[in-house]
Amino acid sequence: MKRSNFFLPTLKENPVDAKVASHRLMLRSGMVRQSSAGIYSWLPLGLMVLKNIESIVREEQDKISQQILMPTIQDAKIWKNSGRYSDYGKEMLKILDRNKKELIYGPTNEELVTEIFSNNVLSYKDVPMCLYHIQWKFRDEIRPRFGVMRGREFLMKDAYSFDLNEDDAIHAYNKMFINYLNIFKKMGLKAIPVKADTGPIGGDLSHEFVILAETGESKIFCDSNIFKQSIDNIDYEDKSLVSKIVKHWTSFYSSTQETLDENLYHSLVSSNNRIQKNAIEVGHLFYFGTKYSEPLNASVVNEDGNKIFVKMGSYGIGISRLIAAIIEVFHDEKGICWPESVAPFKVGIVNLRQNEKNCSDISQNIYEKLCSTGVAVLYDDRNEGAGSKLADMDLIGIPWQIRIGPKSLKNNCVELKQRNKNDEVEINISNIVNEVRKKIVKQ
RNA sequence: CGGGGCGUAGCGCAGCCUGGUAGCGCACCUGUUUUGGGAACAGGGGGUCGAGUGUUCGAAUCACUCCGCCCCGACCA
Repeated sequence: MKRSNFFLPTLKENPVDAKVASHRLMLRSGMVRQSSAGIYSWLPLGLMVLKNIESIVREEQDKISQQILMPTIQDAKIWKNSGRYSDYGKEMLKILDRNKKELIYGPTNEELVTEIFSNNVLSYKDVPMCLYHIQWKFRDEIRPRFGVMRGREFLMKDAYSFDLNEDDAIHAYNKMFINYLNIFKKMGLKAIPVKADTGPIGGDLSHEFVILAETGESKIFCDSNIFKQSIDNIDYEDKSLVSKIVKHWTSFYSSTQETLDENLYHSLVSSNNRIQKNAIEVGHLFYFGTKYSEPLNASVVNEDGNKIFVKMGSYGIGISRLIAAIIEVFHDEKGICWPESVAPFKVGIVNLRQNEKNCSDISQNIYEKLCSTGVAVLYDDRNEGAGSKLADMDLIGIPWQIRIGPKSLKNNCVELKQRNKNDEVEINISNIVNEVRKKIVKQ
C-alpha cells in the first residue's frame, strides 16, 4: 500500500478526551473515530489489526470448535424465558420493531445458541458440541470509557459448549482454557488465568484471562511464578493431558479483588512472589451446567432413551478490547509498537527525499519487490518532510522500517530499523528484500 | 443513576463576565524555497458558535428547556 493512496488520518496532537495511551494512540494513528459514546468507526488501519486478531482467534478456535454466525438482533422472548430479560437490566438495549415486537441488541448469546442447539440437536450422538461466533455486541454500559477498551459496542468471540455430563463439560472447559493461553501467546501477550466471579452469566466455575497493564480496570493478585510458565500446542482430545495442564496452571494462586482470600494468598505465595497489579480482562470462561439448558429446554436423548439436559459453558474473548490491551502493553512515547502477528503491515518504507529521483526509484523498487513476495508493506511516498514521515511511521507502529535517504545511499545502502529497538543497520540495496523477508519469517 | 465539567472550523483553544460584522495555533489548498526527527515564506478556503424558545433594535455572549460529550464513584469481554 502506498501511503499517498491510503486513508490514514493521523493526528499530530493529542485529542483531549483520550486519557489512556491506547485510546490516544488509536485516535492519533487513524485507526478509529468515535461515532457516539462508546461506539467507534474502524478506519482501514484499525480494521486491519482487528481482522488480524480475529484470524488468530479463529485459527485456534477452529481446533476445538465450529464457527457459526448469529444475528446482532435477538427476540426478547428467549431472554424472558431464561429470566435474564430483567436481570440484565438497563445494560441491554431494547428495541421495538414496526409491529411493536420486542427485540434486543445482543449483549451475549447464551439464549440464542441454546435455542439453536435445542431445535436441532436431539441425540447424545451429536454431543459434545462446541460452537463459536465472532460478532458485535452491545452493552449499554453506565460509563463507557478508554476508547474501545470499554466501548458499548464491541467485537467479541463467544463460544458455547454442550456436553452430556459434567465430566465432559469440564473437559470442554479445560480445552478452552489451553486454547486461550495459546491465542494470547500468539499475540505476544502474557495472559494469566485468574479465578473469577461468575457475574450475571452465572455458574460455578469461572476464570478470567487478564493482561497486566497500568491502565487496567481490575486489580489482580497472583504468584509471579505463573509468568514463567509456557504453553504448547497439544492434542486436545487427550483428556488427562489437558486436565494436567490446567491443573498445573491453576496451581498458582491468582485472584481478582472480588475473589481474593487474603489468608490463602499469603499462605500460598511468599511475599517476594506476590504480584498485585492492575490488569485488563481480555477473556472469560464460564461453566454453568444446566442454567440455560433447563429453562430453554436444551436436552438430548441418551443411550438409555432418557431425556437429559446438556451441561453448558460459555467462553468469551474481547476482540476489540484486545487491540487496546495490546497497545497498552506495546507502546512508547512515540507511538504503537505492534507485535508482528497483529501488525497491520510488517514493513514500512520511509522515503526521506521523495523528490530526489534516486531515492524514489530505489524506494519504489524495494516496495514492488516486497509486495511481489507477499509481504504486507506500507510505502510512505508522500512529499513530506523527513521528520514528519519518521514520526508518523513510529506512531502507527509498523514493526520494521526501511529508511531510504541520501546518507546511506552513498554507500549503496538503505537502513533497516526495528520499531521497538534503537539500533538501525545499513544494508546493501541488493540484499534488503531478502534480509527483511528472513527477519519476518524468523519471528 | 448520583456528583462535577464542557459544547465556537478536522484537532486544540480564545472570545462570553461587561450583548454590537467570529478569532488564534495546528491541519487543509496554491505557489516558491526546502528536506535525516512533526520545515520557511507568501497567498487562500473552511463556521446554521450543540438545538430550541425567550429577553433585546441587536445574542456565541443574558434566561429557560432539551440534547450531546467528558471526568469521579457502584457493574462488565
